[in-house]
Amino acid sequence: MRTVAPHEETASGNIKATRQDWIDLARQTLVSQGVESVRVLPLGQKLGVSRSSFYWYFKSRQDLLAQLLEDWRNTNTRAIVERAQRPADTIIRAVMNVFECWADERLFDPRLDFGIREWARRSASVRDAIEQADAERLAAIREMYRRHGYGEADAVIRARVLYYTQIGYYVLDVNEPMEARLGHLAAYLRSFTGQEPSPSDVAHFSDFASRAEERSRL
Amino acid sequence: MRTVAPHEETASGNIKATRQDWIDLARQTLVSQGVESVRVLPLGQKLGVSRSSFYWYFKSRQDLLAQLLEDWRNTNTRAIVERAQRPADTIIRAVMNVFECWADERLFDPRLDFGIREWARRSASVRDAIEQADAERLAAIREMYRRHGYGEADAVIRARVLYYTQIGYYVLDVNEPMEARLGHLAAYLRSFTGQEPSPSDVAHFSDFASRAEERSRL
DNA sequence: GAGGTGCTGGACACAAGTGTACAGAGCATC
DNA sequence: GATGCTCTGTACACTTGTGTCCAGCACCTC
Repeated sequence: MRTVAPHEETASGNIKATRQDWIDLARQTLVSQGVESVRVLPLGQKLGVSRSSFYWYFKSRQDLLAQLLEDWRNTNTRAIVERAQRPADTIIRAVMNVFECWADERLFDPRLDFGIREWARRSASVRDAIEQADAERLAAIREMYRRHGYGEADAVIRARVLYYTQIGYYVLDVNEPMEARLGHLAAYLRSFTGQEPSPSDVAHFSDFASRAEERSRL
Repeated sequence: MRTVAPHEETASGNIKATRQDWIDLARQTLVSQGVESVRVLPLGQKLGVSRSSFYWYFKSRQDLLAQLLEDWRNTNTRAIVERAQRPADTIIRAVMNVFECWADERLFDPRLDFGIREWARRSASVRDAIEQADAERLAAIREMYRRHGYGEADAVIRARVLYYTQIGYYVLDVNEPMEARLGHLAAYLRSFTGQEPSPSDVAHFSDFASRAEERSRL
């Protein structure tokens, strides 16, 4: 994940900022500062480039924002739905599959999701997009509970509790080290399933989490 | 709750907009549009008044924003903490006490809370304020679970699940009629306590909710 | 090495916001 | 009814953003 400007090697000849540079910095700004702060002039200043460069690549600021939304559309929801649909022996294991999304930011980028969500408050089209995404995600999790024998009413509510809790976690911007989060794992599983996880369940997830941490260090 | 301008009766003589009018409209804008949209010029236009009126009452835009934060500080957290601390015979009843905050917007204004939260992403001082508020609320709910026999680890996580779920509910801007929410009550209680609510528990809360709805219709 | 292509800088025009200065309108009081 | 206090409108100076135009630099190709 690149955090600053593109000085590793001037991309080619005269080019100081590529289209992707603009998009990357814009997403980063959206995530950390909100849409309102995604402005052409400041972006250009950070990239060390004047605004005309921007208008070479993009028709307008709106054009850039549309690109960001499109990128998000094609990523975040997929990971959750895929994990929720995975076959699992027990509901504990099934919930743990979904947990993988929260444990690995390359599967699901919570801050991007949240940035889009904030944006949605001021744009009807973005609001539509996010409502559809939420509905898809909740439906997938609800079906997961259904497959494991929960009644319809309980499945709906447990899906919400699982998903909303995670949203709340991100909203509050809780930043625990992985160690602490693993320490809470059993209690979360009890809460989300009403069942007692076995030690091997917990161990299984710890494995995944530490592998994920290693991967992200690369 | 006043939604528009102050034309009921020109407050007194020359006065077109009082300090409170500015604050009310500012809060309303913060809630529905975000801090970035709380701007002096547009506010003045909506109040039918020029900006110099604003600068009579407030030193600057920052001054107004500080006032909004102060008002929030003195309200939202109190309701949750008070409900969480109330004595209750069972954990089911205790959780239902906290639910009162979610069922009655005069106890806890979720959209104001969320507006402040969004603001916090761009202001360190606001971030501090909200982190403190979250910590207070969570501690009160955790202690509630502790009093009803939950172990420390479970109490911490159940407090989070309860509180984060509600935050997520507001973030997703779910807008169910009270009837639907009451229909989900038993399932929520099962999820949050791991225990089975009795029919009289459910009936007890329905009473409160319908009374709250009536009050808010006045 | 001439010429096109791709990208950039700088200038221009404009919009929307902030904060300040000051004259003056409307009441309240004396 | 003169005086003073509170509040408001107009005008000004400044800042930060948007989008457009166009000359020109630096490569790549021939």
